[in-house]
Amino acid sequence: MTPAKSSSDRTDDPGGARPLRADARRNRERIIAVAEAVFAEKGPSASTEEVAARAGVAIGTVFKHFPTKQALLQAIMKGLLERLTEELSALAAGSRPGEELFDFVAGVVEQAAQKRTVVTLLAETGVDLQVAGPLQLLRDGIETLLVRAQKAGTVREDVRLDEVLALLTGLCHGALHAGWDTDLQRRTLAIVFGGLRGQPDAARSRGSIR
Amino acid sequence: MTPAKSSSDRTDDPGGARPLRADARRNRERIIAVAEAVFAEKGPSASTEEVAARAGVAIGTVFKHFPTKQALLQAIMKGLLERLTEELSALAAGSRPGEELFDFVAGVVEQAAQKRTVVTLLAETGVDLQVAGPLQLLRDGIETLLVRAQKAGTVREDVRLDEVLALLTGLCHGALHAGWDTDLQRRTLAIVFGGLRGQPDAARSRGSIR
DNA sequence: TATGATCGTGAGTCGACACTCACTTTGTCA
DNA sequence: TGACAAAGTGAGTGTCGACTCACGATCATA
Repeated sequence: MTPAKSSSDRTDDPGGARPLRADARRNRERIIAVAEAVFAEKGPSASTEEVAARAGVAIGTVFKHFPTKQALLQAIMKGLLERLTEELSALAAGSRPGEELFDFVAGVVEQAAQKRTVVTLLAETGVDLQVAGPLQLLRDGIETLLVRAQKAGTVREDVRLDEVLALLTGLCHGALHAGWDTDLQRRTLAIVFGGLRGQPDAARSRGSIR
Repeated sequence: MTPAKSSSDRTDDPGGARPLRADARRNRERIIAVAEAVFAEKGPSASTEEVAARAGVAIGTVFKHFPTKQALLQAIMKGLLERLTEELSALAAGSRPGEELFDFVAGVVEQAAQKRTVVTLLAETGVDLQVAGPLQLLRDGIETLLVRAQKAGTVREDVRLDEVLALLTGLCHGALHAGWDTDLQRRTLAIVFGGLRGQPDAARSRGSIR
């Protein structure tokens, strides 16, 4: 159960070795794209056969590219994380005072409500492996937005990164499983954002939480 | 007013028909108890065989009592909902102004963090069936607390029940999947509770944007 | 205690799915 | 264009888990 010992890994970009044949590269990309759609629809329990079928390849081809279903899921997740990180960079160049963090959270939750991918993958795929790097990058990006928002006075000074991440994952799971409609989603986010903004009227909220 | 009304359900208390043999009743109860523990540990994907083994009965026995794994899950969920509703009633007789709602949410999230049951069942079990009644009762109870909290000025007037439920489920999922420790849990809840309390005017007047 | 209905039993069936491999097809490069 | 390695193929394998059923064990009642 330790596939990660070959000199270079086949499940990702071919570092410095073989350039990957043209048809292979084409198939690999189609498989990832299709798999993302399938898993977004049915969750990670969707069968590899369905992915293969929709991609128009034999199941063996899928397993040639991704030796394990887990590897396929991780490839998708890695792409997703990278996209989110990009989005983060785009927002970082934003105009408004310190609202970028809210925009980002809203965007991710919105996406989570539509696709199972974000949430379920983040939850059910092991995070231990090669996605750790991209995940850290994402975390860093969010932290940047958080600090900026705090400097702008948009978010309470005492809010920490792990709390933001906790809220983010919670909101995503909620949006996914409970199938929030757009309106409910907006209103729920507003409450949470209010909590992030709110003045350290902490006398009440800190003291008497249970 | 007699609550027993369904024509006949085998998976629950036998309303007016057969009294269920002594050994059968004993086994049924042990199975439910054990199943709750097993599913709390491993989630609903745990096998029925494991439940049977830990309960010290043959797998056939489990299926004799609960014709379907789904039925077993629902029986557990029904019990859980009823317990939560009871807890709600207990809180309703509470002393503090309008804090009961917060106490309840904190309690549920706490439980969710420890056991997979609350969350995963609430999410993955179909809610359509015989749990609908208990679920409605729970919802009503939460609404009572919400209204009371609003009358006491503890929660913003414009917060609606579905938002509270959305936050509750989101927080539960977050607590479960991300494995929040007690401290993070407390801090995250504080933020959300702050959002439920805080006047929107104060938060917005600052920048007056958005 | 006898007797019949209710329960319990667990090997077996069925289907789903991840993964393999011997063989064929195709791209690439001399 | 020929030759070979890389890539594709898909029937087959192994496993796991939900659910069944024919039969034996056990409780409740006369």
